[in-house]
Amino acid sequence: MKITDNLNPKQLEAVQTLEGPLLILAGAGSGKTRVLTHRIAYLMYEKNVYPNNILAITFTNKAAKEMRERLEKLIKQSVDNLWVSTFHSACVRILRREIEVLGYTSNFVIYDNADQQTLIKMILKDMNLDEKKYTPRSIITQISSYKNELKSPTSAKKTAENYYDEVTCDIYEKYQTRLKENNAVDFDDIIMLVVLLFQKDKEILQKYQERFKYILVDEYQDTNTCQYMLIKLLAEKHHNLCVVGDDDQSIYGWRGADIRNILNFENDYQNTKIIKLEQNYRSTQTILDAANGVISNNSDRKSKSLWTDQSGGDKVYLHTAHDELSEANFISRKIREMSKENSLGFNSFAVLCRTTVQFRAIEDGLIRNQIPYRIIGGTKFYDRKEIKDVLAYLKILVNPADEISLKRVINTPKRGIGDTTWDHLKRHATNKNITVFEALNTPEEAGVSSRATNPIKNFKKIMDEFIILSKKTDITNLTNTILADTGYIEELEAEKTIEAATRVENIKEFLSVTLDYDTKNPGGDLETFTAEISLFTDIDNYDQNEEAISVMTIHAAKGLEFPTVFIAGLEEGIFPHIRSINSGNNTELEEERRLCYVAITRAREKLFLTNAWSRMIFGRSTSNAKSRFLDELPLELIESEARIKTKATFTKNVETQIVTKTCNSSYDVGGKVEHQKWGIGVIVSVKGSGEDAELNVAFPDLGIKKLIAKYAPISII
DNA sequence: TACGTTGGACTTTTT
DNA sequence: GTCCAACGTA
Repeated sequence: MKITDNLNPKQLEAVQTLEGPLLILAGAGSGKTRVLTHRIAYLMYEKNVYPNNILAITFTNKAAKEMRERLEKLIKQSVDNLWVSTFHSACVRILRREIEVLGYTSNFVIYDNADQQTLIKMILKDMNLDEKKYTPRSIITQISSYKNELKSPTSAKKTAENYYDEVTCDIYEKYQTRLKENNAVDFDDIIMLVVLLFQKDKEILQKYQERFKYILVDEYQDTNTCQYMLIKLLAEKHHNLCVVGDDDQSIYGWRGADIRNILNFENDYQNTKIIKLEQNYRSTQTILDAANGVISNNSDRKSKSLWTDQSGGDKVYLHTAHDELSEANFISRKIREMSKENSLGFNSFAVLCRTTVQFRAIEDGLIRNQIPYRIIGGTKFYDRKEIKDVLAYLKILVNPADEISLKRVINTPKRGIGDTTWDHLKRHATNKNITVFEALNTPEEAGVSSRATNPIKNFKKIMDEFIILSKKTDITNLTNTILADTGYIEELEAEKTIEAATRVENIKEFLSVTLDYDTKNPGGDLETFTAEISLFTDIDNYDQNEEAISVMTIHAAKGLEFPTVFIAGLEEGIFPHIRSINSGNNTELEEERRLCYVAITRAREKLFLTNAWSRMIFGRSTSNAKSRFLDELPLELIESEARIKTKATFTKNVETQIVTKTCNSSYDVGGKVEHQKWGIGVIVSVKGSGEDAELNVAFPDLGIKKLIAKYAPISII
């Protein structure tokens, strides 16, 4: 069998066009991974390109793993020196070798979101800034987008438009300094630093340019400026760059992904060849029509129309439930019914949600109906407190300069080393220009209370022992020793609560991860292990063959497919998300629409859409209008039970309304407002004032709606 | 220093 | 409804 067998003409062309820039516009389900793997095989076997001259980049480890597996299956052997990896892990590999040029050392650690947050909080405290005004979360987002745009603190400050931005840039500068002092990098640094490295040291750049003669990038529509630049630098020499993507599936704009990277590819690279893959092998015609119906409402797309030879198919089923619990119930019952009738495995079903908060209700319903499920996303395994604690211990052993991890575990389990003591140690370390870890050697000099000196010395002593041990034993043994010698497990077991028992269970699971790593990488080092863990996500572990239904966010579902898909919460405010409606700009709404397109195209045969009349948000019941995306679906594709809005549903709610006192706001009880969609209504209660006011407004025939003055499209009459 | 209580603020999506 | 920071108490 030849490598090029079983490819359609377009796919074949994409596989055989090897020299020069190539843009493959691959619609959902058009055999994109197939093309990429065949292309790599073709390079190796038909053109005798060495595997180490090829670089294939994906966004998730799962995609990388899958690509490698499919390639090895195709060529019936394993390839070692071929780089198939994510942006992040490829860049970590490069940094491990070259980072010293930038003044870090090669044992750097990676800070995740929570670590970033801790560091930002420390800096805010140092700078005497109010956490309420400068929320760590928004600061981090801002810094992240600066980095994604390759802006240094100095260059960012030049574009600052107001005082707040200027302060943010100051924080950014301090943050970057502290990271370097801790010999740590955050997720964005991983890629940005490689770009800076390449720009600084042409020799290093040339080395990698020379090595990677053929570059392939998957999901190109999701690249940000920084990733774009990285690829541009690498491909500058040979121009053999093949990017695959679908502008309709660009859903990471909020993370800095710039859809223009794919839209302008042909202008960026001269003599670009464009190949469109439009035949869909996944879904029925009905599902494709539904998806096209929605996405056609977006402007600024590359024209493309998916087609399939699987005509017809079941209609899209729409169900409106009373609230989120009955929505979950409907989904669960339907799954039970269908799996029984058609003897389908539970892994044929997926429930997709816009946000993770929706998971709780869905989970409830599935448990009540005894349906095996697993949740992908939400609180991640590696985000759990106990796992982060253990990892923090390991990270200090790799890199004792890592202050964030040190602060995390210095008093976990409790040893009587509190915040005051920490402050003393930190001040002393700063004065003497040493790390806090080193300062632990001389607590007396640091001026800590006499009560704390012994605990500090004991702590330092076991940590030093762990460092020695880490050099001569495997990670499982090391972790076990840490858990025992620090008394961590003991403290948990003494608690005798269900919660503590779960934590112990989680730690055991972590130990099975370390064991797996030790077995697969004999003599493997701690640095690599901790870095790999940091870059690992829930979805990477995902096994689609497991007998359970999948509950996940639409973002997590990208790249996956299921025979039956449920999309829950199709309501204005949920999907599209309130923030995109609120932002008032069309860009964000279009991204929501693309998200909807991605969700729909996950389905192979059956698609169910659900929403609810009322839903608990923020601990209070809210009614949302049905999602605008439902109106965009061609009517003839939809099947739904006839449901009439009864007045009873709403009058029942009226009794529970409490009229609060009228504030001096312009919204008064008894007053009238006009709503863009629902017409004129009477205010029955007001809570708060001004734009923050929460109103209950009665609309004729619609009942009482809860509205937030600032978000709702209303005006006072 | 540790711990329990309380009041306030917030919830998009992730490598 | 939940998480976190701040505060007061042991």
